[in-house]
Amino acid sequence: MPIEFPFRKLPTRQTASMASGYIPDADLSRVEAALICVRTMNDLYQSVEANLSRFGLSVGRLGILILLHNSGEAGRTPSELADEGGITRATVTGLLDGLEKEGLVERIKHPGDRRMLHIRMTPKGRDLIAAVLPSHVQLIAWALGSLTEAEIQQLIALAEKIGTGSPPRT
Amino acid sequence: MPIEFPFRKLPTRQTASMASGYIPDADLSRVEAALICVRTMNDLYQSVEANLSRFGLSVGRLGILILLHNSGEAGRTPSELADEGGITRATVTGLLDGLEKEGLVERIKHPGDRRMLHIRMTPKGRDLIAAVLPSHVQLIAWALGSLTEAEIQQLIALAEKIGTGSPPRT
DNA sequence: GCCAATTGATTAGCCGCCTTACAATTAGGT
DNA sequence: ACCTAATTGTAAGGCGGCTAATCAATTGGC
Repeated sequence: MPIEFPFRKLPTRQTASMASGYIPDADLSRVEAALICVRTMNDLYQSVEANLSRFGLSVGRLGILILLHNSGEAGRTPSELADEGGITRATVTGLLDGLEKEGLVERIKHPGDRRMLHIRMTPKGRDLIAAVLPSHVQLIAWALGSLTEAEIQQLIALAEKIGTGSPPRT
Repeated sequence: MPIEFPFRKLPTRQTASMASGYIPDADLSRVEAALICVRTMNDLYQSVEANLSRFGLSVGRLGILILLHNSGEAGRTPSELADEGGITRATVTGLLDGLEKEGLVERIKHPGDRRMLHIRMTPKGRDLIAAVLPSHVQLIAWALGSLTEAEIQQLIALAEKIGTGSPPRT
């Protein structure tokens, strides 16, 4: 009774055989679907990473730049970037280190509160994001290019229906 | 014209406004769908990681154990584990280091070819995998629990239709 | 006013993934 | 037989996530 490798690109077609005896039959297809989806999204994610690396960026770094882009002249504090980006403050610190080293971003002392910083994009940062975005969104759109508009709407509906409440305490 | 943060848990509903001007209108919904899917799968992945960590495992480590489980008594070489798992050999080395340190796995000299190793699960490893799997698959099945059987089949069909050929050289 | 609690950012350390480089070994062509 | 080429596993180094701990600065309760 082979068990399918979790969350990897793999033979994958006989996932049905996964965990026989561990799971009610009705749930087998759920697990199979989850594995296929995670693998597909992982592949897409890696394509995106590869594309961004040509510009010296990563998904995380691009995320920071986009958040700053959306902030206009005001900039953002690292905490805001963390909250809006759904990552920890420590991670933001690391990403900002990289971005600042490449001159894409600058840390500016907050006048009112000496604990805070203001992060602002440099002109170089703005140039880079303008250069990257077309390629970035084109790649993403291409990946889903084989889906019709109706299928895309289906996919969105299904993805949104997948719950992420509190998991069972098994 | 705010641009949506790429691949993160976020406000997300007005993704439609992403990259206006960078992308033909027909592709906007594709990008939106990709963002939602990646985010959903990322959330699921993190739930899985959190669950596995209760057993001292990670997705990568569990993957190795499952591959070994499926190999029966024969075991696998690190190269085979890398190929079948879709990860690099260097990564396998790291995962094996961790698994071996916890006594879940052992490296055995290959008799015929002194370059190779045979990796085998220890009894402790077999016990652990038996303890982890029910919880693991239950969590995954639970995550998709709100989908009907028909929807699951739809989802599988859509995920498999998403292309992963060679991306456009933009 | 002052001490305690909170907040902002950083550091250190772990993990898993990657790439690149390398030593040891084996396989193959001539 | 030998020399080259390919293969195996590992090491080193980078990256980006995380948690936990730390430190400075600010705020609030009394």
